[in-house]
Amino acid sequence: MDQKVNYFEVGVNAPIDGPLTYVWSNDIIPTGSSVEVPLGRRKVPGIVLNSTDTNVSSFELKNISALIEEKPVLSPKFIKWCQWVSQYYFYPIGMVLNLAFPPLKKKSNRKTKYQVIPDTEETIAPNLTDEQKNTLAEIKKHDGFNTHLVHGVTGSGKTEVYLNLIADCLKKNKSAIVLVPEISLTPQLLNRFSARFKDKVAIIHSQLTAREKTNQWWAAFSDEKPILIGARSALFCPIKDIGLIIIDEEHEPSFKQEEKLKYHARDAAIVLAKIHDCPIVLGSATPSLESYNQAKSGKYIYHQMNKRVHQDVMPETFVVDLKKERETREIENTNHDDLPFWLSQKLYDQIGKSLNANKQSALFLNRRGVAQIVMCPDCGFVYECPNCEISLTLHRKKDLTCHYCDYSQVLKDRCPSCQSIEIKPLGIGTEKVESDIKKLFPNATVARVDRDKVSNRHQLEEIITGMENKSIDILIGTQMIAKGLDFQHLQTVGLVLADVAFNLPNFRSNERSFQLITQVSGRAGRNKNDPGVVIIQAYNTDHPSITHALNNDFASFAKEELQMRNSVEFPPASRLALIRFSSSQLDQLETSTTQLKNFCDTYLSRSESKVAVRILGPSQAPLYKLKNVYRHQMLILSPDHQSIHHFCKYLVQNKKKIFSTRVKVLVDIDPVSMM
DNA sequence: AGCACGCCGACT
DNA sequence: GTCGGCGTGCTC
Repeated sequence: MDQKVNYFEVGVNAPIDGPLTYVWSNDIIPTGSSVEVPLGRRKVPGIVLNSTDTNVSSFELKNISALIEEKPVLSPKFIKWCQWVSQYYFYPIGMVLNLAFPPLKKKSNRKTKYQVIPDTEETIAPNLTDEQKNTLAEIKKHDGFNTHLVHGVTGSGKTEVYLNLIADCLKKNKSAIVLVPEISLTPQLLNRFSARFKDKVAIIHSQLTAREKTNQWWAAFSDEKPILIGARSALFCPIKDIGLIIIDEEHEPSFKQEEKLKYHARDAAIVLAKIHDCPIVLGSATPSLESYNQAKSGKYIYHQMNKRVHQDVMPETFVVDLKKERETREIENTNHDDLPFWLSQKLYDQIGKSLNANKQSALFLNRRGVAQIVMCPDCGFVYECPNCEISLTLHRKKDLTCHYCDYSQVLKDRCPSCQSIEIKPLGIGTEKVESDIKKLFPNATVARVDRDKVSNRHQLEEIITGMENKSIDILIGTQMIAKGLDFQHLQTVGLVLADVAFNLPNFRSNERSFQLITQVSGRAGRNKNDPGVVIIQAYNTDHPSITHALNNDFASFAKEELQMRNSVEFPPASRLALIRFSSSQLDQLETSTTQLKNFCDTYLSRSESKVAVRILGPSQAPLYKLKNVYRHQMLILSPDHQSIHHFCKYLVQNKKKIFSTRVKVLVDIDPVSMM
């Protein structure tokens, strides 16, 4: 019998950009199959991408070592999407494909220790408001692929719209994916889905154990559970027949992965929906300007929901000028001295009022610890991290820690530089807020939620329960608690320092501030009998992020901010990529920087493409030194993504010529964090 | 990524 | 001598 030789392109799980070609006699292995292939001296898993009957290589090819039967075959649509992800984000195809599989090899029916899907009574759908009905009808009017932006104020009932769309999708015998920010995957949200769609929901997020994740993955993959709810990584579950994708809180920066494969789950989901020719719904009370701009230009379909479902009352909102507050205290020199500098009389009084009425308060501050800086007023000495370009944050009484590496040291009584005893902590963090509040309200039960205090979801669930059963009076936390949580007895919401994010080295800092202020305000007034009170403390009270958020005026904020972005030609007026290169050896980094500059000059001078790129830098990154590694970066801008892609591809191809071996280079397409 | 090779310093 | 540290380079 004739031996027919076939050649297969295989995506291997290794940092190799393209697929590698292997040989397998006799059978045709279908695209999407799992195989084991020799790579150097070892054997690695791979996915068959293509087959040919001619060998174009100039060297001898190796044989595929085995077919892996127990792994499922990936669909052509899913593979097409992975190839897009690989090329768009500059990440090896085999490593993208590897994300499609669960952590454990075999599925199991064994019960896990904790329940992943909450046990709930099945509920029936409530009657929809006119606004919800309209939005639903508008979305359903469009067949096939379309991106819908549902811009709905907090409490307008977006989730109910999602639930109806999912029910519709299930009727068509298709699967639905719901992506939410990791922190929103609380029992509150999951209960709602599982109560409506009993036994049809699978859940994937980073806090599950390998066993739990593997079981949920199989439940979703095998169509046993047609609804998959998860954080961004759930997008990589290779579900076959997708009929609907929902991205809740689409503006959340956490949809962008900041390491390894630096993908944006929202953007990648849109491509996935397009490949499956199904609708994708982006929902937010404060849409990203990227999505809002697309909606305005007609590329996305825009839906607005302006009414709260249960009541029309919005919380009463006040802004307190901390500058004036300080001046008043200095002039009066009265018993205001009892209050810490970060706490206004108004917020203090309001917390007291809520306590007396047996209602709850929540205080938000996006800074951990006791103080950002410990400084000597006599000589100017500041405690700094020896490994990073950053001041040490004070925690507890005397723990100075670096928020970027694991360095820590003990705070001494005297300045290490001039022996002054005047050295003191400056700034404010959640720990300080907590200790001050405990002193001021000794009889109140105070709980703190930040990365130092709450490290896993079980701890977070305890806090949520405490808020629900009123065993907590005052909740203090970072943005961890700023979204998605609805508490019936929460009356007072305080934003301790709204200015915190204004000066971050990021062109989106105004937008982020606006979102945060709006979201935080939305935490109050979730009870129709008690609209609640929101107090925003700030030094720059006339900042547009504050004034527009106060007036609930997204449109005006977006208009001003978009004008600004247009004038500087930054996203969404332009597309953006970030090139970061770093090295522990400063001289090598600097040599590479010079060579990179030359490379860019040459590229720009002979670039024959129709749309040129604009290059900013290279220059020092905002955190110039991290963990003893020096960091430089460069921004690439162009209205046309193809031009950016062309430049980045050319740069990556010439990586070895430009950068010395000791310099690490990474490409971040559509970056969110610029640090 | 993971594995080997090769070049150094340290130690039986 | 040779053990092992890690920097470098390659994988169809």
